[in-house]
Amino acid sequence: MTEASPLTLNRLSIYLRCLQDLSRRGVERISSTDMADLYQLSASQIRKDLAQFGEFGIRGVGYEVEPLAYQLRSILGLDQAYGMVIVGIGALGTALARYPGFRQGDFQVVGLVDRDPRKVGGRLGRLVIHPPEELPRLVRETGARIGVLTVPSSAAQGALDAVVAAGIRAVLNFAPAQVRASPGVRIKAVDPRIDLEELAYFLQR
Amino acid sequence: MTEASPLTLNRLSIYLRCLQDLSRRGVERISSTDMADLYQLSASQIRKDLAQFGEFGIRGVGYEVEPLAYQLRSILGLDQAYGMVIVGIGALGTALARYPGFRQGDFQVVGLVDRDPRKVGGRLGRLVIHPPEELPRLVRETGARIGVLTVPSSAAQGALDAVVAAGIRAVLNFAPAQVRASPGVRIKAVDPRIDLEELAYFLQR
DNA sequence: CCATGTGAACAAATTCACAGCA
DNA sequence: TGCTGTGAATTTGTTCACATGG
Repeated sequence: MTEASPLTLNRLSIYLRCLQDLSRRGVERISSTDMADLYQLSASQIRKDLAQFGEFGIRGVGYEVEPLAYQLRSILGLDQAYGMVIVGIGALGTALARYPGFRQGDFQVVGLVDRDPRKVGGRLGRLVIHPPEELPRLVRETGARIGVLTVPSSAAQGALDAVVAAGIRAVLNFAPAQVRASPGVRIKAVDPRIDLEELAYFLQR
Repeated sequence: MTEASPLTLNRLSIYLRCLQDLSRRGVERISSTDMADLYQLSASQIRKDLAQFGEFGIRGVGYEVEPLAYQLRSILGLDQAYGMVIVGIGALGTALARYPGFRQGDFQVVGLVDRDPRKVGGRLGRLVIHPPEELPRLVRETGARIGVLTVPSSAAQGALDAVVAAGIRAVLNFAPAQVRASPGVRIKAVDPRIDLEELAYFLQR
């Protein structure tokens, strides 16, 4: 096996969702074709994606829902917990820190950072807002492994450099800025504005 | 020209961002290589992407920043305004309705819908929350062209069907659910959880 | 027998390398 | 001269079709 592509990994996440849904609905086994029909996916792609990581199906039968979900969680590394540090406690950072869908499961906000001295020391739920200087200590003490950048674009590169210097190797970047990643640091950009612009393209005739 | 792929279109959005940044910094002309170096992009890809829509560069020189930005806005359809209806006024819907980065520019929230009778009639800024039955009228009167789904997963398909029935043809789906799109309706899923899971994969050794 | 797992065919996207033009 | 625009080469991703095995 060479190296799983983001495309494949993202589909594994989707398959996992579908399996969780099936499990909730009491389904114990499913074939790739049934799953494809049910969730608008491609059957051969499901099989190819899964086969990349092992033989999880039963020929002539299909896949067992719970065991496969377990395998996918294990492949994706979701059998561990991941602490996240949010950098930039503005409107978006606050919303993310409070948003339950972002706290649930194996991802949990464990640290908050803002460079505005007026915000430092403030609380958000059970967490206190720290100044950037404390990032290394914060990361060390909380064991945070993911950085979440919700700073203005102009501050994005600086914030990235700061979390990387503090030992973070995986970053979710909500700032609409093109940042430079040191090798070994994984960055994912989240940018609904780009999605909106794609929709705009298709809406104009 | 056959049909621009989402991949290409999303890069055009990124190029536009970079050009806006260059413009702010007073740069009037830039070559594909300089732009690639500056923003961690691929020079040949910039040229291929742009060439798909016309000849915007000057051979031996490069691209003029402002005129190219204008062209990109025009290609993406950003010379028009787009009204958005948010369906599902929970934590996320409220945050999006309030989020300035989501209100600015050519995309504007013009309608709010929730099926909870206790929320209907409530205000959020200058907008009132409407019941789903009023979607067709709301869409007609506001001219909204984009639907934003911030409902629970279980309600996503119903909400999609409702906005489509009301005349919406482009949807941004924040619900982590696999929805069925009628042909002619464009759907983009926004799902930071999938990005987090990709990061988790790379973090586990 | 029937759905998985997989090589082979196909399609899409990216990179290369250079012809062509300001 | 130097950078764009572009066909050709390469790489990456998807679909097909069938041999394999529970």
